[in-house]
Amino acid sequence: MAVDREQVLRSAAALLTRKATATMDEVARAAGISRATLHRHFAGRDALVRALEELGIAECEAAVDAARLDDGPAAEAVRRLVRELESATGLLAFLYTENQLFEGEEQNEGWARLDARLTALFRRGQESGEFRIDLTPAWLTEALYGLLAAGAWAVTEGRVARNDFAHMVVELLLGGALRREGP
Amino acid sequence: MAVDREQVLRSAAALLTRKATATMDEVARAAGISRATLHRHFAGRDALVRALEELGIAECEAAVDAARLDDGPAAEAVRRLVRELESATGLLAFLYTENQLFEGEEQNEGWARLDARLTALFRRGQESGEFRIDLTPAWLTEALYGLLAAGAWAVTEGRVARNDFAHMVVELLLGGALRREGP
DNA sequence: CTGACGTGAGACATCTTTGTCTCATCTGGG
DNA sequence: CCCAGATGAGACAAAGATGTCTCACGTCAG
Repeated sequence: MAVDREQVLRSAAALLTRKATATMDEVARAAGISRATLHRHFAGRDALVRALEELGIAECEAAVDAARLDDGPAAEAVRRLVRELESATGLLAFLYTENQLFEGEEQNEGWARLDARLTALFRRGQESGEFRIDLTPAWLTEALYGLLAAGAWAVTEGRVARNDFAHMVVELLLGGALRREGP
Repeated sequence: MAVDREQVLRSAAALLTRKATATMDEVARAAGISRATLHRHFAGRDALVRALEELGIAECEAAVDAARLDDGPAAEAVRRLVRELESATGLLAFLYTENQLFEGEEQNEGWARLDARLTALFRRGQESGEFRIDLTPAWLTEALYGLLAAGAWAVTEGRVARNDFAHMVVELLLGGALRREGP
């Protein structure tokens, strides 16, 4: 039976998110295939990570598309975005920590595209008066990634309920820890 | 001349924060010593990471002490805390991503102590009415770690000015991205 | 039925990293 | 000055991961 490339990538992402140093053999076993077959589909560890990166970028872009970032209030767009991104957070958390590994090499342009779209959303919110202007769009974008990763990790560690993930991330990102004075 | 253990640990932290997979040889060269000497001071890679963990915990506990978390408004205590933690964020960011590696093994009890102190601070803020109650203290603690790591990474990548680090982290954590309606 | 195709299992050489050891060199205190 | 202690450089084997290959087996289409 032909191997399901998508399913292999998903189980690899799940394993590598928990243990970033997992060997090719462990990845193969986690996917329920042999190391030889894994190698037939992905030339090496690098190729596997690159494929995961492509998958992660594709999922994020799909989430960004589905969230319709240009529609309605920016805050609502952020809420839709986090909800859409939720299923990709495991993979995203892994790639977020893995990015630092590609030191000298150029990073995938997909990240730049995503950054641009997210940054534009936060800038739109600032220009509409919804978001404060002392936090730069670039930082808000970074913070979103960081909170998604922290949230994913907290969920796997059992410190946050899976159902609360989106609420915890979105509410902290938008509203912060302080109680609102106004209505 | 006897090796300065502290200085070795600091340069190791700086390198490993950028490249988590650096070899012992790279760590040694970064510290300006030979691999043999590095090995005389740290039995192996594990021992090195453990020593970095001890250093990170010690720095965090010192910062927590200096921030006097029990004094005055909880929000002000958080501001002091982030300011005090700023110098340790590089090391903290590395340890934050490295923690996932100690899968089966027990993790250093120092983290549990720190978690307890930070969680207590957020709980105090909730009980005093400063902080909202729909974000759990455990999540706020995780989010603080995540934002510190994201901020440290954003600074090294040049996306955030080093001088803005504490402001960006604290303001997002406490106030969020939305503009305040009230005064 | 039969053959092509993909897979699993394992062998194998290679490469990298690691941990240990030896020896020459340097430095600082007595 | 002289020696003890620490360091640097390099050799070395062991361990682990990787990439490649072969061969047997199962499956599916023709």
